Amino acid sequence: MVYTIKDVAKQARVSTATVSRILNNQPGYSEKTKAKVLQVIEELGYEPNAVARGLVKKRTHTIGVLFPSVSSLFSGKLLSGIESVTHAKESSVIVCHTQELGSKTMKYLHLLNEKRIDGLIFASEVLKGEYYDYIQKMGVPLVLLATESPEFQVPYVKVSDYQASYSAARYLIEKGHTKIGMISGGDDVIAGIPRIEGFKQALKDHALLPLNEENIFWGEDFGYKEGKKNFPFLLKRFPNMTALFCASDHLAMGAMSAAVEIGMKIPEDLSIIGYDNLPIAEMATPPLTTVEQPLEEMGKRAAAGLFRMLESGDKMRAEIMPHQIIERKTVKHL
Amino acid sequence: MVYTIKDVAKQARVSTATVSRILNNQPGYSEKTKAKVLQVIEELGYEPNAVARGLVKKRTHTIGVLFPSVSSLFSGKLLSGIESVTHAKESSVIVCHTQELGSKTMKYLHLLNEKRIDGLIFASEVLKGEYYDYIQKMGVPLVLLATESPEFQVPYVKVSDYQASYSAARYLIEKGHTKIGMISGGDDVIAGIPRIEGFKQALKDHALLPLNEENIFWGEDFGYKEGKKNFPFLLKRFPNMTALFCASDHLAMGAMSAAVEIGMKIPEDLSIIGYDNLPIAEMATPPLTTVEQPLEEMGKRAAAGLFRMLESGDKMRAEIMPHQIIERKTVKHL
DNA sequence: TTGTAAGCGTTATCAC
DNA sequence: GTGATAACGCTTACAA
Repeated sequence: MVYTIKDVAKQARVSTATVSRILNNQPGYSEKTKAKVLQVIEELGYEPNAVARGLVKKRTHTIGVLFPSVSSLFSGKLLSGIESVTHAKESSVIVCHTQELGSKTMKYLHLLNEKRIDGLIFASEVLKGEYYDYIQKMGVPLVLLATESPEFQVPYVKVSDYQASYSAARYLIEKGHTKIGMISGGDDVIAGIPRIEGFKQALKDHALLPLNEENIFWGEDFGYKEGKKNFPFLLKRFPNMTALFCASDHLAMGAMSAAVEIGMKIPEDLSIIGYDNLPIAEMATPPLTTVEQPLEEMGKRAAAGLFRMLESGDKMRAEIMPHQIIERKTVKHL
Repeated sequence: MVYTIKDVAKQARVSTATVSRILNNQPGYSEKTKAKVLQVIEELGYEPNAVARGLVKKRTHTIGVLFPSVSSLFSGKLLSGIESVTHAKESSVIVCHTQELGSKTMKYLHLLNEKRIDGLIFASEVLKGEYYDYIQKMGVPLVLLATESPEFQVPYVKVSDYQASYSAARYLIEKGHTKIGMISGGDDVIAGIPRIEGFKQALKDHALLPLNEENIFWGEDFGYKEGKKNFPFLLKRFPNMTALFCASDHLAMGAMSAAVEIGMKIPEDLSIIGYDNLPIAEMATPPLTTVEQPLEEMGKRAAAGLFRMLESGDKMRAEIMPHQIIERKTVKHL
């Protein structure tokens, strides 16, 4: 049996209005009736119906999160950050992993709109005009996480891909490397291009840039298989390479695997640095040196920003999170 | 501007009842009015309010999923299976990762109850009496995922830990190993004990069991660090071990790392087999041989079972999923 | 084929 | 302090 506010009211011999006031601790009742009502609530095990409440308050205490499923390792950390602040706000999160890169995004957006979520976090996927327009119509606050929008002015939380890649390359240079290759994860404007540009700029600033970019292999995506597949091609093009920057940890793991398979030793024959600092980086053999994105913290910031917009109504500003190099065992000082 | 069914009705010059009928394609209107209404809906961009609908239908088209956050790699796969069938049912999933092993479980249960979720998937954590009682009161169908309950009769979806571990051990034996060690992940009744028992039984059936179980190291949890920390202890106790079964892939990764650090070669000096087949297993160097739990499929089954209970009302039966050995590179044939 | 109106479980605006 | 009662946006008898 699940009770309603009416049951409580009846049993406590007061009106539903009074019960409601007590539940929402608003003024307007004596201590005595409060005690009585609370007691009845306790007895019945009454819990308010958030659906009804949501209907009148026009606030569901639910936010939506849209992820591309491209890496559950990646989204797991972001999600746990989001969850932790969302739960602290007595709210819950509906997750939507859009399967094959955005194919179902519009469908999920509709679902979330019908559910009247309070706000939306859009993670690590590019915000198409179609999405943006629809979200505007939904009229809920939006924050981008681990992505940004050149086209629309939307608050976001991410590290600077450009700077982080610059740091990675510079780190390698500081370790004495001059023949540095890169495996990139694609040519998207958000993460793909800036990581390449940051890398190139670092080399250029140290007068190391090859003329024809033979040291950069443009892959299709950021996955393990891509890294494994492409490493040999890069090596063929750039055989005297002593260090390698991979645009993701997955890519790095793949490259490492390919390298080991042809008998190379990491880091003796080749230094490798990744990007992300996923849990796997620590577990690799040897443990992977990488540039960290503080994913969990980023999730927290995004959610915190969303709730701020929700509560105070003012716009959230973009937040560039600090990145840092996590030194482990895959880079050798020449 | 977000429109209601009244706006549509007014604009189309019909009653809200008619609009509702059309929306839920129930009988009772001419083709002409239908066309008219649909057109208005299109024009206004009207989308029904699922909150209001949920209030009257007592069905929110939302299910809750409770995870222990102990491994996002693990829950990621389960979640994507759950999501895929849930979304196909036009429903959504609210996720709750209970932080430090169940500390917040009751709190989340209350949250989910207030939200009036239609059903609950309880993943890979032990179902305490307190939880069970409360869920009974909630009155929603429950299915256990990657866990089971000896105490209460609740449908569950999981592999047989006992059999899977037996298989792992037998696999090692078939590869010619006789000195086989194990690092376990704890002594819980669900996953801890059965994996140990299955392992022991396989050895016993092949007359390999040492007298004092010096070949089994009982760890605290299933994590990477635990594997790394405990491997040396096991090795000391059981120095002539040629093969090792780890009760999770994380444990295996940790053990491998520890082994490599003291100069051992995998699989030349030591064969290792894991348990789970997480994404990391494939990415390990060398790639980890392991016994697979079909996590994504398990998630699908659990959700499918839940919806069956929801729709037809009948009880779901427990489903033991098949496990299989994924042969990669960490086990050597002696 | 269509409309009226009650009800879902709350909150909020009035009165008293 | 407290209680009617009208919303909130929908569905669903019951009438017409």
